[in-house]
Amino acid sequence: MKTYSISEVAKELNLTVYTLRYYDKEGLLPFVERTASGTRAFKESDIDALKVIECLKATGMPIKEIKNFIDWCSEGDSTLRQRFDMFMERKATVESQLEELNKTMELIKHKCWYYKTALDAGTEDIHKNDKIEIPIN
Amino acid sequence: MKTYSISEVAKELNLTVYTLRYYDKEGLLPFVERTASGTRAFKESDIDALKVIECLKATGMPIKEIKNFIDWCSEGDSTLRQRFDMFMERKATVESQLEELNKTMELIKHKCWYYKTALDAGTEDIHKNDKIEIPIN
DNA sequence: TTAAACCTTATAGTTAACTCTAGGTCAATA
DNA sequence: TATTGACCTAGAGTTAACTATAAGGTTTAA
Repeated sequence: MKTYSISEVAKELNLTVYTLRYYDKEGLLPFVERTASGTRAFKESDIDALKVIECLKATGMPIKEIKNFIDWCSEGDSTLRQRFDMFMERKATVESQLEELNKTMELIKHKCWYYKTALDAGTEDIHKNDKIEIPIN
Repeated sequence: MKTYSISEVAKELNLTVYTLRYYDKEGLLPFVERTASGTRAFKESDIDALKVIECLKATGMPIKEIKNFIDWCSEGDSTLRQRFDMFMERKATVESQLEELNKTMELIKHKCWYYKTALDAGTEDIHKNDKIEIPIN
């Protein structure tokens, strides 16, 4: 079965070898096997697991919580409920992050318009008596 | 004209007084005036500016770059181009963040389904010979 | 007039997530 | 066989963004 070195995995996932070793040290990669001389040999499935770790990180989950999930995975079927609940909670988190980011986008677009018109007029004074059109909250 | 104390502003914007003083120290709030005894007196327009600062923070912009923007604001119409360009760049950033977060959501949803079916079956083995349906990249 | 509840500054401490260094092992090649 | 380069660990250093503490000033209500 083909395996990959730490630098190959780092390149593939746009991480550094430092980061991967750090993840391992934090207990995120207990499944990665070693050669006789101690070198990490990543399997295809390990790379898939790392993609899930990166996904959880992208939701803002701290590494210590990701470790809990990894531990549950090692414990087998008895933790299926926890893992299901965790992903449902992540789903809710990402939903509200998307909502927040869309609100942010609205204000940014407003500012793009504001500065485009000001730039065309040569001065910001053109907006001197604007009413507030986009309440932020 | 009505003004607000630092703790009133903190409450309104869901920040701490520590954070607001930190922002001030970092040069993000040069427009906030003081009473004779040195206490900060926030105007309505200062709160609006803070909302813009929070918006930029929500796009992942570091405080030092937000400071550049604040400095440009103080310099007047000669910096309109920079400010316009900055918001256009932020728009592109948020667009790709939204894209990324939507991809993340897809994987999370897949995992919700994966664990729901496993939970119903009582074992993860039900997915033993699944093909990969959602390539992450 | 004094105590509580604010405010101030300067400075130190915290936390997460890396990021790097030092000192060493190992396998392949000139 | 000597050297190059990729790997290893332990532990130190970095950075951003807070977060807290100490020591003191001001305002307000009893």
